Amino acid sequence: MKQDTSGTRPAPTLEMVAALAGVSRATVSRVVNDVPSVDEDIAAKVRQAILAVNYTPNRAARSLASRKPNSITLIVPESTSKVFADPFFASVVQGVALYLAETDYTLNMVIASEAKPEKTRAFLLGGNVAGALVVSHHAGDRSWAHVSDHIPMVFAGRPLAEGGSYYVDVNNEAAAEGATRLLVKGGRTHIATIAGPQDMPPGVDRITGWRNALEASGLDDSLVEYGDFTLSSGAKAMRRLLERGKPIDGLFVANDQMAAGAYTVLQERGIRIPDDVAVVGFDDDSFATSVNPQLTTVHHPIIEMGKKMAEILVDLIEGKPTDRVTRIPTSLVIRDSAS
Amino acid sequence: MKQDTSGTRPAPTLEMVAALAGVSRATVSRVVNDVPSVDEDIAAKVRQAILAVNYTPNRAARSLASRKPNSITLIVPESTSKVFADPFFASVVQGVALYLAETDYTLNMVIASEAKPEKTRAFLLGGNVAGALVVSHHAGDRSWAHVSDHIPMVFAGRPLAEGGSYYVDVNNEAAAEGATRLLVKGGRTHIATIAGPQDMPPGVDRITGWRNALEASGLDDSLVEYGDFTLSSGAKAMRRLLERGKPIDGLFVANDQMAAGAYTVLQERGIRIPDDVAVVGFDDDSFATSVNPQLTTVHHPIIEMGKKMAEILVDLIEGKPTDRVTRIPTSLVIRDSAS
DNA sequence: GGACCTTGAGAGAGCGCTCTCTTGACAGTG
DNA sequence: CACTGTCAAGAGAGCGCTCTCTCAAGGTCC
Repeated sequence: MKQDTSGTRPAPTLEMVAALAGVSRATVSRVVNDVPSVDEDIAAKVRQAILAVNYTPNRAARSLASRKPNSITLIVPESTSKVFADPFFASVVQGVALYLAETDYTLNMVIASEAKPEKTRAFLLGGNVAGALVVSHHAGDRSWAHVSDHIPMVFAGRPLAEGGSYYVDVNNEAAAEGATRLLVKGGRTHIATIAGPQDMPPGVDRITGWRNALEASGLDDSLVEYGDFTLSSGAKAMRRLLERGKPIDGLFVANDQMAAGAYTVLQERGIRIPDDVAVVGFDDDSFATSVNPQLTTVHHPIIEMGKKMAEILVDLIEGKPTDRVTRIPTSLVIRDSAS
Repeated sequence: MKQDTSGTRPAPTLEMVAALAGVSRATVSRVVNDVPSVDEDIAAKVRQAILAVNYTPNRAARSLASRKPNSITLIVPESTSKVFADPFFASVVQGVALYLAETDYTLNMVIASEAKPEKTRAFLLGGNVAGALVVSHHAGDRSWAHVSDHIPMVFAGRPLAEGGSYYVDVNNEAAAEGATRLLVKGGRTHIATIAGPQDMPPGVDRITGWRNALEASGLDDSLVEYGDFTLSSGAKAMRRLLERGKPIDGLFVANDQMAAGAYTVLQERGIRIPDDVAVVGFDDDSFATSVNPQLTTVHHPIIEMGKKMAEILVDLIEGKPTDRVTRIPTSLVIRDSAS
């Protein structure tokens, strides 16, 4: 284990493999790239030589010669990166990385500095990147419009202002409606919601779903308070909800973290879950199972989203026809807070 | 905003800039790379041409010609990636990305599949990567030994079996000792701990620090229960601690999440924090401020760790002499649960 | 048996850079 | 004034690949 880092002997090249196998460079290249028109005997010999010298193609040379970049960039706006405490980002990355591992693309990451956006832009437009993925809490930021004219881009989540960009999302509205319907089916008639910020698409879509379910059943939809997706904001919203003095027997919360906040308030007042108030959350993150009773919630398949984003981007890069909008199905996870 | 992706005109090259500025390719290259021996008038003309055509160097060509890779890989073992719910990973990435943004290196990420480790290995050793960073919960995995013979590597956290690898860590032991000392100074004499798993370095170092502080003050160090860093394990450990029936007036918990778990148990039994039991946590993550009363804890500068890891790796790549072990200083954040 | 394909492999020209080497201009020296 | 030294800029050879072209060897067909 040592610093011979400098003395490292150079990596084997195509040329070396070719010499060893007694064929031309071109033939080795064909074998490496699975071009069918190679005699199987020769191909076998080449493969053996590749193994013998432990050859790995040089990506830089490949990219240069083929005139196409082989890396995909994941962009995280600086402001989003500050909210890193939420596991969303990490899971998306995981999904993306998992998918790309099976392709020839390499995943690289940049934090887009809001201070000097041109830097990121130059990097993306410099011909070094085959496509980009954007994970932002302010999805669909118009600021990428110019970039997406030049390289394919896929966004995580529906942009607030839909502008024709490709994106992958869950159907927040339908999922929220389903979650609320569970409450209705459970016989709850005074169903409140703690909604998310209305400047984020999930915030608006989830409250819309809640409202749809109530309207369909002719129930009151005035019991709304807003939070900002944080635990403490959930607690505060719950407090405001209770202060209204109206009866509440069901609660749909726009994310699990706020639900956990609501729990603390409910429990400190001796309100039983689910007996007095049945609660349904959204996301199915670690908060859902760390509270007591465990939270019934909508499973948000974030890793799948990452995979799908990567898949779509690769299709786009390779010119395959692709739908602009992809919705990953969600599912309701029934635990103890509502059933 | 459209699919002219294919029809995209090629990116400007050095050659084009040279032609426009009326100099040779070599001179433009010098200007781009800040080689001092260029006449300032000429350099200015070149810079202007660069701006005019909006030139960005092609990284692949650069890497090829200079015979050195310009990307740094962040490796996340698959098993770690499953624990993605914890914000550690995301923050390290953030730190790394922030540092590398100021350099010429590009950050790429791989999830090391445990099923086929050769794939990752081949990628790393194929000459495509200048160095690697490993973020693992089982730090210092021996499996990287072979790789680190060939390319520089830096690990996050002290490896369990120290083997001469470079790593960045906080001084868990000293920090835990300091945290416990706060409790002692506060007049607490029956100080328990909820420790982490003893097969992870932070787990063992933090309990050692706690023990050191107690020994120095001649206090009882038998009040120990173990958790696995999750919220529910913290609650369970707290329960076991209380069941011992011995008095407890101070508590050091090896991470904030377990402390939050301990809170629930303490509070359901009507034990007041900090009046009856003063609590100090570790990490200063989102749990610390989302509990009530807010948690006094050790600030774990994860982003700084990421930055430092990247810095050290770059130094290593560039052959600068570097210390094997780097410890980032921690600080005690006094909030309401102990002071 | 010659014209015409087909098929498989080699030759060789780049891809956009870096970097060594060379050249040319000019100043300083005896 | 020829000679050397210095320094800035150009020439040009690659880096490790891909990919088009070319060519040789064998069919096939009339």
